[in-house]
Amino acid sequence: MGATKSEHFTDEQNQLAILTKALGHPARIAIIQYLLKVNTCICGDIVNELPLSQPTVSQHLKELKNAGLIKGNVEGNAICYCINEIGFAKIKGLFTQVDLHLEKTKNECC
Amino acid sequence: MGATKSEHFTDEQNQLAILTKALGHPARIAIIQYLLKVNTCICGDIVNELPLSQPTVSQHLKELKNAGLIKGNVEGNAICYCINEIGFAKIKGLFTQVDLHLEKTKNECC
DNA sequence: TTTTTATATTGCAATATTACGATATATATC
DNA sequence: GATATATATCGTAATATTGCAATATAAAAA
Repeated sequence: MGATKSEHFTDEQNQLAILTKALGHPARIAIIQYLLKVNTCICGDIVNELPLSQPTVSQHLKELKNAGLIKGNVEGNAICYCINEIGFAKIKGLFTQVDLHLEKTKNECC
Repeated sequence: MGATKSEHFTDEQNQLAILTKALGHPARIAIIQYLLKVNTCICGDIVNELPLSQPTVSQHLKELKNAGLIKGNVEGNAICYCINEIGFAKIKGLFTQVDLHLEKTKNECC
């Protein structure tokens, strides 16, 4: 074994897992934070910001893009990456539910 | 290779990655959603809710607990699991920043 | 104390992820 | 066209994750 049994879960569960899994690496968190910091599209200096090789960074960018957390547009011979709000909006739903739950229960159990 | 180079990233980045990675599996999303749904501590029926064996579910629960997303208290010979607000609060910070960013930029780039 | 019930741990096989050197591709500039 | 620059892909080694059967542990009930 070793393969996730995604066919046994709902589409929503698989979607949320894909999104959160894509965030689940410090390099990819760093990429998102960098995109937030520069507050505008950046066109290729992410490699210089990270302690990883160019192919590795490219791979992380691809994963974030596939998951729907960033967008990448060709801009000359560089590429402009930026936050994809759609992906983040989907995750946000889960956190809203957590907040509602905590308000309701005040987490008085454990 | 194959090991994440966590020593090259900040503590905050590693912490966020640990939290989001723990959410990055449909079974663990399903566990969180179930805890939200029952709206109270559950004491062992998670195994019956999931299409996975008892050892596998136990492992997923352990990962969520280690990451700080759920708490587990012994309750007789069963165990009471529930949401750990601290873990969720930490992730929430990232999403707040994303929201602020999107408000400021209106994401007019890509 | 024995048995039952609930959960955790161990061991292992299958698969996935991470990382990077080498190389390919694609656009810009000369 | 030739060259430079930016990014992606391939190939591959090291490591991590997923899943479960078997087994261990620990508390409750008999």
